Amino acid sequence: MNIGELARAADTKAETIRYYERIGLLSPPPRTAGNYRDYSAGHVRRLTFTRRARDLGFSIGKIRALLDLADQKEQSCEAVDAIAREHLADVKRKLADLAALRRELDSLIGQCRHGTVAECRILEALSD
Amino acid sequence: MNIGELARAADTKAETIRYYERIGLLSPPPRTAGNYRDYSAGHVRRLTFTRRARDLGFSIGKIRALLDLADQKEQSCEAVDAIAREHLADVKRKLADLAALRRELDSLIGQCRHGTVAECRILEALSD
DNA sequence: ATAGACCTTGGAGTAACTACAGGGTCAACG
DNA sequence: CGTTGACCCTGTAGTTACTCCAAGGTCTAT
Repeated sequence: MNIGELARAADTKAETIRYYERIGLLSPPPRTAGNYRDYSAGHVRRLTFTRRARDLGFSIGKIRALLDLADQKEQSCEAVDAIAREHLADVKRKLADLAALRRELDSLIGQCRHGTVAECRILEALSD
Repeated sequence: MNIGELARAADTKAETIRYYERIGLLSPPPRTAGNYRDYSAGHVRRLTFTRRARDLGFSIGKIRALLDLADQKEQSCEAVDAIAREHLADVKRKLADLAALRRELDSLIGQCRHGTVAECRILEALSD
C-alpha cells in the first residue's frame, strides 16, 4: 500500500502522513525497490485513530500519549480517561470564551447606526 | 514615550509592538538620539484599538482593514459593520463546532468502564 | 565608574500542517 | 520500446500571531 492509498484510506493527505512520520507519530514503513513507502493494515489503524482524535481536537502531544497508552494493553484505562476529561475541560473553557465573545460582538454590531465612519460606534467601542 | 511605556499603556509586550511595526500594522515612530523608539498618543490609540480587536478574535488582516477604514472619516461605516458581522458569523460557526465536539467527548467519556486498556471503549471509539 | 533596568537588532521557535520545486518511478497505451 | 501522465521522493519555505533569546548599546542613579 503506497502513501496515496493510505491517504485515501484514512482521509488524509500524503503530505500530512510524511509530516507525521517526520515528527515520529507514525512509524516509518518499509520501502519498495523504487523507494516508495509501503504501508500495512497496522498503519491504517494507527493513522485512522490519529485523524479521528485530531478531528476531535486532541493535540498531537495528547495523541502521542494516547497511542503510547494503547500499546500497554494490561494497564488500566484510567490514564486514557484522564486525557479525554482534560480535553473536555479545554473544550468547555473555549466554549465559554467564545460565548462571551459572541455576546460582545452582538452588542458591538447592535450599536451600529449606519452613519459615517467618523461617528461609527463599532470603531468607538473597539477603542476603549 | 518609549516602547516599554507604550507596552504598559496598551497592555502589550514590547516584542509584540516591534512585531506589529515589522508587519506594517503600527507605523514606525521617530527615534531619539539614542535610537530608542519615541511614541505619541496616536500610537497609544492605534495600539489599544488593535489589542482590543485582537482580544475579540479579529485577525490581523481584518484589523488592518478596520484601521484603514477608520482613517476614511467621511465614508459610510457599512464596511465596518460588514467586517464585524463576518467575524460574528465565524464565531458562531466555531461555537457550533465546539458544541458538537463537546457532545462527542461527553459520550466518549461516558463509555469508559474503568477496565484495562485492552477493553477501553474510549480508544475503540477513537478508532472508528 | 559601575550596576541594573531598559533599549536595539536579528534570528529561531511555537502548532499543525500545506505548498511548492526539482527530481525519480510506475503502469498503460500505441 | 518510447512516452505520457499519475504518482512518488526529498528538502525547504510559508502559514498565524506572536514569543523568546543572544549579543550588544543606552540611560539613570549611586
